[in-house]
Amino acid sequence: MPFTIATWNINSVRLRIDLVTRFLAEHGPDVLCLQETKTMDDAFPRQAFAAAGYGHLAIAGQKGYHGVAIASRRPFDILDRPDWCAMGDARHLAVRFADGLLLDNFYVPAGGDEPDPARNPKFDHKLKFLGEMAAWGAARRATAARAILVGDLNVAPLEHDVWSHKQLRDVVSHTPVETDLLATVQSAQGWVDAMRHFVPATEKLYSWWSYRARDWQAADRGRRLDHVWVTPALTGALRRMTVLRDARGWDKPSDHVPVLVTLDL
DNA sequence: ATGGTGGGTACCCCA
Repeated sequence: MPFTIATWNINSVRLRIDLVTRFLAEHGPDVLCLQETKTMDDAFPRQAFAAAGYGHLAIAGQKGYHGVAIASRRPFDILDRPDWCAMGDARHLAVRFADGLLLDNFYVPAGGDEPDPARNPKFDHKLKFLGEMAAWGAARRATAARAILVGDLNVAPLEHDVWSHKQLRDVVSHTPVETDLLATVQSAQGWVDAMRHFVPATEKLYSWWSYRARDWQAADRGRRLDHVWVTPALTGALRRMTVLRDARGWDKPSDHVPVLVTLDL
């Protein structure tokens, strides 16, 4: 049975609820994982999701910043909403579907501008967060043969996950310390990069384009900050992957676009 | 080399 999962950093779910419902109507994923909802739980637009057929919701919001949510056509149990780095941030939800499939939705700290943990506390936080993820991954491995991890991981790990490997080597999101750490997180639990399963590492692949470009499309200076990982037991079930680049050109867009992966489960 | 554009919130944080 086909199962489509989507991940999207929405940059305010309230402001862009019409883009969300358009996306759900046009692409109809089974599950949509959102990051940067920027909305308290009591102000989350539940009704719009229910009306679109997504009556099962997991919400972890906070005032003004961060926030993740999972909207699903299928029921699930909420497993966990961890407090990473003891910051009190809403950055992760873990759920389990009836067939035992685990799903993690992450929003990793962006890390500020300066890639020096001694001078920039936000970068220090990002490195500590990724370090905790690696330790968590190792512990998780034994319990979850079938699992999917998605989210805005705020790291573009491969050379062709950025428009210029050379020019972004010292730019937060693509520094060696971050890409090495993300590789450690990935290998700690044996995650498979589902996007790169479909697109060779030699081809450019982005999911984010800055708001600050004069013409994002012409410049095409993107980065792949959003990810879909699956456990090895699921690699044989991978069928399709779409980066919905068109969504960057919608009216009042997020700077991230949805990434969809379809598996035959 | 710099500053560019967007969020939320409350006069400044963050991406």
